[in-house]
Amino acid sequence: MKRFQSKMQIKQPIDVENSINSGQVFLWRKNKEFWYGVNGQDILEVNKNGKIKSLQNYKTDFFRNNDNFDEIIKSISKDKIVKNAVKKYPGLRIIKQDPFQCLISFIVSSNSNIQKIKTNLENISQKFGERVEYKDQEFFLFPNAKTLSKASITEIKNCGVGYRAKFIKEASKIFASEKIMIDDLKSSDYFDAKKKIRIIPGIGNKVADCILLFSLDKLESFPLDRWMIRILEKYYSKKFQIDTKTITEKQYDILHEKIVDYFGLYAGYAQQFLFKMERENYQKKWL
DNA sequence: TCGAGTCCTTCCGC
DNA sequence: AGCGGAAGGACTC
Repeated sequence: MKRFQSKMQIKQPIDVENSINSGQVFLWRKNKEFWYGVNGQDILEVNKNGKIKSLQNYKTDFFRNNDNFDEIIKSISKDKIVKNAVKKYPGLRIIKQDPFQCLISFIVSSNSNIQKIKTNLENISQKFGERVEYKDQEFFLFPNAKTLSKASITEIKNCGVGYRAKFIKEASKIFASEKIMIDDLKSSDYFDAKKKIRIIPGIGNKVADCILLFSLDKLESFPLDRWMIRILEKYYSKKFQIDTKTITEKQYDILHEKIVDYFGLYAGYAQQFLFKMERENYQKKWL
């Protein structure tokens, strides 16, 4: 019995509420005891324990249950700051989402805020995605790359995305043309995958890191947005000296290297815990 | 109510 | 290479 237990990995519970409300996904809403969300061509229903039912029955490890959390938590717990954040949100997960939806979501997120990103993406889904019914509710699937690539800039602009409309169209074109392929990105290492998606207009350093972390299994990716820079300045100023508020391309790369040196190959998880903690400290709104 | 500042950045042109 | 400015529009104070 004892031997069996020691070999068995203890299944860590999922904190669904906080995982969905941590800036990773946007097309989600709560109805009674369930969360419902659009994930590419699928609609998911999630209960409070993280059990998933879906419209299409696609099998995805949405909450990354296959990750080894004992190892990850141990690996990233380098200091009091991370340890406290982990303690506060023990069931916080990195979400593995539909890559195309993720890519468009974070192009839209650039220089924006959660409320606006959500509205923009809802508009895109409603306008270009297929209407479906699931569990007596109406949803719109996220449009596929081919559909979006054929939309006019004006139509996309009408979703409220402004100057990002042409990026969205171009990104969809590249995605649909198979110049960029998911399987290839997944099997590439972090640097190669990043290089490949950085070709797409609207994808800079930070957006690329979000896409890699939230849909392409690159757990060493550590998106450095305004908030993370602020967090590093506040808690880690001695470890990572940050000279300016708007960091350049080169500074970003150097900083990322230092971060992975420090937090290890699961740095992305550290980022998620820190980000969640600090946004809650400032009582920022989520979905 | 109003206006100014802010916002999970990227791109462009110098 | 490195910088400053612009890009929509909703939200906040």
